[in-house]
Amino acid sequence: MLDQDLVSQEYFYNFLTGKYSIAVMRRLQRNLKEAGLNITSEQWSIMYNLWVEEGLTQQELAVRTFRDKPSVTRLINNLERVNLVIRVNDKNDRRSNLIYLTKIGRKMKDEGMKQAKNTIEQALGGLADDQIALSNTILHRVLFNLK
Amino acid sequence: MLDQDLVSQEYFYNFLTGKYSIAVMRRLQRNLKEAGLNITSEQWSIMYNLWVEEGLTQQELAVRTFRDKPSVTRLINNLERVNLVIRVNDKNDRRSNLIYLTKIGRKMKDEGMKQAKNTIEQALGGLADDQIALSNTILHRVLFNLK
DNA sequence: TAAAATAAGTTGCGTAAACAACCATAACCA
DNA sequence: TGGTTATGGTTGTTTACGCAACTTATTTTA
Repeated sequence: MLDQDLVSQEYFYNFLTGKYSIAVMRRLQRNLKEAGLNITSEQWSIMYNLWVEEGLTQQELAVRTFRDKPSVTRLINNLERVNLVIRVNDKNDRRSNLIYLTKIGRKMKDEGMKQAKNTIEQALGGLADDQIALSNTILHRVLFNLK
Repeated sequence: MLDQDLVSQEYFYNFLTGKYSIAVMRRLQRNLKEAGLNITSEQWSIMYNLWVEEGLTQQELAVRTFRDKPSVTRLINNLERVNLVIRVNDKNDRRSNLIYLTKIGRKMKDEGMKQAKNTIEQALGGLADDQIALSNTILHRVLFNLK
């Protein structure tokens, strides 16, 4: 059981409202746009995972981004339409699509990661390194608790 | 300038993808539903602010929830349609609508806050009080930085 | 005090979300 | 091996978001 006073603090309720993630994702969006990258922050989250590892299934992308399957289907639809990724039907399991980057998609990696790093630095500016490190622990735990 | 290693950690990029807020808001949504409250987590964020203080303008609600004006317009539309809030045109400034809770909306407060508290406790379970307190600092700073 | 600037709210458009229902393929197992 | 179950993906519906353009009302200022 958590301390009553801590839980009743206003900012926790603001966390439930999505206030912080709205702020961060809006900034990412803006930074991407200013850098000439014409993708949404949600599309970025798919691209990021493919920059880390190509050939993921939609199911795997859903797990890694914490989105549901229909959301991933439509994000891939939109990314495919603008020629950033392609679906390749898996020969070994014909239910699955393996998602690969196109040349254009791969070329986008450097600038895409740069703007992500930019956004993080803007968000965390003024915080001490040990504070930042601790937030690692906290967010990990939150995800573990809610999974 | 932030420490290179910290910034390059995977979990920071996951923060940009909205992973954590998706997890939290999904859990809030589920808790509300299980408690018989038929509102979305976004609608909850408006209700929460009205439970704290009634008679806010849409503009003020936009600031407090970090959403844009059109989003608030439509959230209020939907909440008004199910009789949880009403718009009252401000006599002193006819541009503004003052948003008030209906009786039903007011009656929802106890259960709505209970489920929010529930969600927070589920999310933060297993974390030490001082860790929780520090996350206060961090999130405050993030919001300040991005405002 | 009239014209310009600002502020509050709405509408249009494209994108994204959750949930449920659905189809196709693969795995299980009796 | 044939029927059941599980898995990967898609489609439909309602709700929500971001941005830009717009209307109406208020404030500024020249």
